[in-house]
Amino acid sequence: MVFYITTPLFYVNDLPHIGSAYPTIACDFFAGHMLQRGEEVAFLTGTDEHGQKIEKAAKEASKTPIEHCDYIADEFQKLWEILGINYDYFVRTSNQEHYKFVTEFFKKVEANGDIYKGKYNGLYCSHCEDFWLEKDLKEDGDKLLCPTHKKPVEEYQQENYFFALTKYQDRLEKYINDNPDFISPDYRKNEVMGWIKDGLRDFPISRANLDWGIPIEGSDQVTYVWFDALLGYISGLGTDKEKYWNDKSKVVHIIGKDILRFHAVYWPAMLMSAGYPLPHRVFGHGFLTKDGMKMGKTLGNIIDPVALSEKYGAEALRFYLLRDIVFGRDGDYTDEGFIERLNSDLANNLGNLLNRALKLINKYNDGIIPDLSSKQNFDSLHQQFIGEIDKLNPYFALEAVFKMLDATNVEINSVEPWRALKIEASNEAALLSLVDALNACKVAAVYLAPLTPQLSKQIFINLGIYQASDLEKLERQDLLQNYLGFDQINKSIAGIKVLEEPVGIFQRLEKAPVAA
RNA sequence: GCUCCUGUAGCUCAGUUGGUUAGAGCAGUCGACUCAUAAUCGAUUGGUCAAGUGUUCAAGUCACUUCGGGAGCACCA
Repeated sequence: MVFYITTPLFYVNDLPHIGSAYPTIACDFFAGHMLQRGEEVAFLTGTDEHGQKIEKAAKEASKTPIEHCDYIADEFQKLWEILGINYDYFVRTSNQEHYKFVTEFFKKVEANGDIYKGKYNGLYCSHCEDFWLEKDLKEDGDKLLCPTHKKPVEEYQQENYFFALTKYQDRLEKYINDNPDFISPDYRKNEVMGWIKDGLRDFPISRANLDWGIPIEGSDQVTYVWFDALLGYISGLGTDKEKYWNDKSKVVHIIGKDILRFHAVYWPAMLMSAGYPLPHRVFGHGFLTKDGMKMGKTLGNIIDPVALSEKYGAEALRFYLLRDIVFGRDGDYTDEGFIERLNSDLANNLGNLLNRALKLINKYNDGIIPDLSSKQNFDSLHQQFIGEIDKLNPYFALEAVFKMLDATNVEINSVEPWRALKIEASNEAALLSLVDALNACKVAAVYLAPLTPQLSKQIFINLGIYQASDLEKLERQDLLQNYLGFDQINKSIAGIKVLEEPVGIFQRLEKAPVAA
């Protein structure tokens, strides 16, 4: 099967932050997992670069819009490098290919009779440079005031191109009902159904008085930023559009909950109008808070992905975000929680288990993994893991892996091989408990490989399955399919000589992470 | 204001279509072990399941009411 996975296209009004890193890490994990399953995967991320806000941000930085965008887009790519994101495509909505595609798309929608000129009436605050709805404004006698600036708003009329969204209300509702997985989590699907039930309205897809956008032929207007941004998911594929955006491939959009409406309502309607296949899944993830509070520059409580990566490694951050937070719900970051999670799972549960078993094998069996038949069976774990990933629940998928490791720790403690082997170095039950422990670590390493590749590699190296040099400079797909693939799960490790001096796969964290 | 969701141990949450003494993880306490990255394992403390009324042989599980918490309400990336 062909999977096409996308992050949101990040708006370049600001430098990348943890909120952009979160879905991108999740996508990277999903994409890698699908590679392990032997699927064909395309993974796209990119930047959304048009609109008034960008024009303004550029002006404030004394740059042209494109200069500003070049700079921010570059910063995004740098962050993805630091975080080890293996995207296949990086789309920028300012590039020529995109302009061409949007223009063609616009024409298709127009030819289908879904674009018309209409008047947009708005209440405009010149201080916000934005429109307000009457119900959100404060009343002051007979005047309406902007709630942030407390200044009167002006009535403003603009002739815009509108998209006939209302025409698609029924088809949209049907599509969502016929494809129960289209919008998830289910509580967000309820929201969308509520919106549709309340009735949709046509929306303007053009802007006047704005230069930084894609020109609409035969007019002096440019496209509304969302009308163009969403199309980046297709235009960004370049010459691979038909290969990944077709009736058979599975298109998965991972987005933030704030932009659900655009992806779950506008986007499918636009695609229907232009005659394109619809995506299969739109997943709206939650937001991160810090110490229970919304993050913000003014509060100064920012989680800095670069600082965390520099101090603890990108893999620690990658693991933490997907393991500690239920994907879809809001998650709260605390320094204590971060350290606790990593220590508990990676250092204690997994790392320590591997280490103790390796030491015993070295001490009592010359480092050779004995050939003993085991009752271990990972079938149900495998089903569970895959099932949870299919539901885009990395939290529960990872939980299953660590429950398996918990059980392995229980088992080795009940057998007490250190005691039995001291009496009789060939005690089979004792040796078997060690083989099972090592094998469990190997299996965990396989499932974690798309998320924490270095850690997984080191487990395999410690086990003696590979030399460090075997795993250098491998392409990701090669690594995940041919070295750390699912066929490793049931492959015997009997007879392998483990590393004499095991390398710690994850050192316990002692101090509080860097403050923002 | 309207719509929807939610209120279970100190914290985070499970509790299937209502069915026996309400569960897990973490934290706390006590203990075991000593192979191991002061890790691991066991035991244990702790809840009138927000409150009330009702339906029922039986309600954490359904209905209603009150109180508390959250989300959404369109051009927001």
